[in-house]
Amino acid sequence: MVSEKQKNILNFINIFIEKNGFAPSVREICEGVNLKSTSTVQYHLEKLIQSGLLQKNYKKSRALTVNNQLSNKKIPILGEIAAGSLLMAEENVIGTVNYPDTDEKSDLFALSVSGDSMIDEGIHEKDLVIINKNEPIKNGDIGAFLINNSEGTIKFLKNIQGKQYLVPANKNYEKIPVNENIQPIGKVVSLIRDM
Amino acid sequence: MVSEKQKNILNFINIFIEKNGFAPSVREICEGVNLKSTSTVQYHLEKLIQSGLLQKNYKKSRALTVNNQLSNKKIPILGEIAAGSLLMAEENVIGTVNYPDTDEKSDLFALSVSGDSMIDEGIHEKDLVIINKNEPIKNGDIGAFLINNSEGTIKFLKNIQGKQYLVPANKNYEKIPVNENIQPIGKVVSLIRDM
DNA sequence: TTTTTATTCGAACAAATGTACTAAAATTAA
DNA sequence: TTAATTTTAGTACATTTGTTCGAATAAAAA
Repeated sequence: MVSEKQKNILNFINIFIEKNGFAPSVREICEGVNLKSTSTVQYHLEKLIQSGLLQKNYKKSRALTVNNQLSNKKIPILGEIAAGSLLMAEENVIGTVNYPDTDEKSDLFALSVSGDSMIDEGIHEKDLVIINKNEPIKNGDIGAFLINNSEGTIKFLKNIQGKQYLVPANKNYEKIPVNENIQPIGKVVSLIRDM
Repeated sequence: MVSEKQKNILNFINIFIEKNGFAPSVREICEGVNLKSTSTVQYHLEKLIQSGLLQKNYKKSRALTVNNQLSNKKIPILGEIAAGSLLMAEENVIGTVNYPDTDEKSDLFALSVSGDSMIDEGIHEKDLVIINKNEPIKNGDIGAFLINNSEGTIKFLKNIQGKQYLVPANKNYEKIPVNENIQPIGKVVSLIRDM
């Protein structure tokens, strides 16, 4: 396990690199995390390396690299989902958004929210929702669905009395029973709103 | 201005950093660009610095940074703002979030939203708001403010009958008149919610 | 041509830096 | 409690690394 001190060190390294453009020396880490001995830092660095959170090039100075699994991906933004068209067809991509992705198995895309059916959940028109096609939509999750192979929508998936419904977060809209015309696309995993 | 050899060196540095995650030492540059003497490399590095293409932290090893403006920045996430403490003090940084920033004049940081005073605007507890300290908060904008030098908060800034107020988006909360105890931090420019 | 400027080399030095080793202190487990 | 584990400190050493200085060479300018 990684101790608090080790997380502390990793965080310091991250911030140092972000600020300076290069990694700190062992002694700079000493000062940064309030440790007196370089060997103590070495000890923790070794632990972090064993945990796979850090990499170092032995014998070389400032040769630390943080395993930021937060590889920043460019996620396609899809526009209106035209009837019959393939969801991920290139002609539907209206832009890209940078998004830090932790899981390489995820298959992400973004949709610009239209309508106010989820307004009570704080999801506004023109918000960008990030959808993971490889994450199943469980009961109570917000997911993206394709209705009648034509219209894309964001709704709660809820199990009510043994039946599944797409439930909006807006009292002015009705819930929709899930049937063969409803096709799940993926779970909504994040929301981005520019103001 | 910059000779072929210097472009060559700059290119080598760029590729080295891309490949290894840290900058090459002077001697590694020597080998990389077929130069026998470290002082020759020093000479070229100095030229590149004068041309503004490179930066170095003198006396420190592998402390080269290439000046190419990245669009994607790591934004510090600040935790609770303790009374009297400096806002950007390093000990308050609890993490970082990747955020695509186009404007180099912007000074961004992120705050985790606490409380529900902006719930009607779709800003939930634990949402991450991105704040630009260099963007003024105009009438009608949502901004971050420091109250009594102790508590950070997100509110609308609104001009009502000639006076300025911090206005929550929740009927259960009262608006707060802006006085000397209210210190603007910056405009809320984006919101990120992970689900 | 001569003069100036740019480039390269070699060697040596001082500082920065990673590493190894031992032991003590603190924490946790038994 | 005792024993085991984790964490910290101190010291010393070997390398890596940046830097400096002088001089030679190459290229460009006058």
